Amino acid sequence: MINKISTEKCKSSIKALEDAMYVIGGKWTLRVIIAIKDGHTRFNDLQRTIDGISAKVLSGVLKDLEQNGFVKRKVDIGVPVVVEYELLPYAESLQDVLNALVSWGEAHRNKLIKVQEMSIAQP
Amino acid sequence: MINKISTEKCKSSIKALEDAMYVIGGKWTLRVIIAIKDGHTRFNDLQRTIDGISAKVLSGVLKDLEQNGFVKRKVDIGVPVVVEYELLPYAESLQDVLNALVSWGEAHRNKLIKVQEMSIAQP
DNA sequence: GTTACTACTTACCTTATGTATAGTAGTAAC
DNA sequence: GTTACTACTATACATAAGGTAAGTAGTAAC
Repeated sequence: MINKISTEKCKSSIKALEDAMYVIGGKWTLRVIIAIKDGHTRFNDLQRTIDGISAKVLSGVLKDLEQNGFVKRKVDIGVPVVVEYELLPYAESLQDVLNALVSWGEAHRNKLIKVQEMSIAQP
Repeated sequence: MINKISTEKCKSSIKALEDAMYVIGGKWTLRVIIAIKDGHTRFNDLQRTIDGISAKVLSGVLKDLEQNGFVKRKVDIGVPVVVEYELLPYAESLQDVLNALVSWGEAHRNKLIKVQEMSIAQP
């Protein structure tokens, strides 16, 4: 028997999750944030660091990140023009999410490797 | 100047993130887990709780969750046949991820509402 | 004069994901 | 006899995200 209170709480959790995933659930969004955090601030540098991302997609992700207040686009007029992307303080609010996802991802990968080893040892 | 160590660490973080998002980054995956956690164990109950999910998608998500060891499918033969989905212990390892995402989603929503209020107050 | 660097943009194509609608089968209430 | 419940499955269609490849513009090295 499900009571109404738990269901309401459940629905609001699901809504919050939706909001989060809408903003940071894209295939590349968090990868770009991690790379910028690591010190890769320029476009081509980011593209080289993030395996498999195309210029088009990177450009789109950076625009979204700017709109959502995670990143600032800084243009240094010179020869050649250099554009730098800086993380804004709001990006730090994602730290818990990033830590949780990265460490869960590592643990999950280790689990898969163990399962694989066991199936090789005892086929 | 980026040193090699930080870049390697960055790439491995990105890989871990990829692994995590591959398993739980689907649009509905975590929503279904939250709903089961909340006590909604039957198919139609889940479909009613998770707004907008179709039977086809729910069916597919439940199969994935079963394959990944998050959920157990329990069939009670009776009239009518009742199928119950139970969370397995491995699903608990997602607790940190869920907490982080839900609380970030709530905070983000509150931030958006504040920004909206300010733009109405001072147009 | 051809290649490479800076940082992208544009157009097109593919694929994954999701949506909508209907159908299956057995039972039972109205 | 029609509706509703159980839990799905099947089919067809729509959309949106992402992938591919080429182009732009200015400079500079070879």
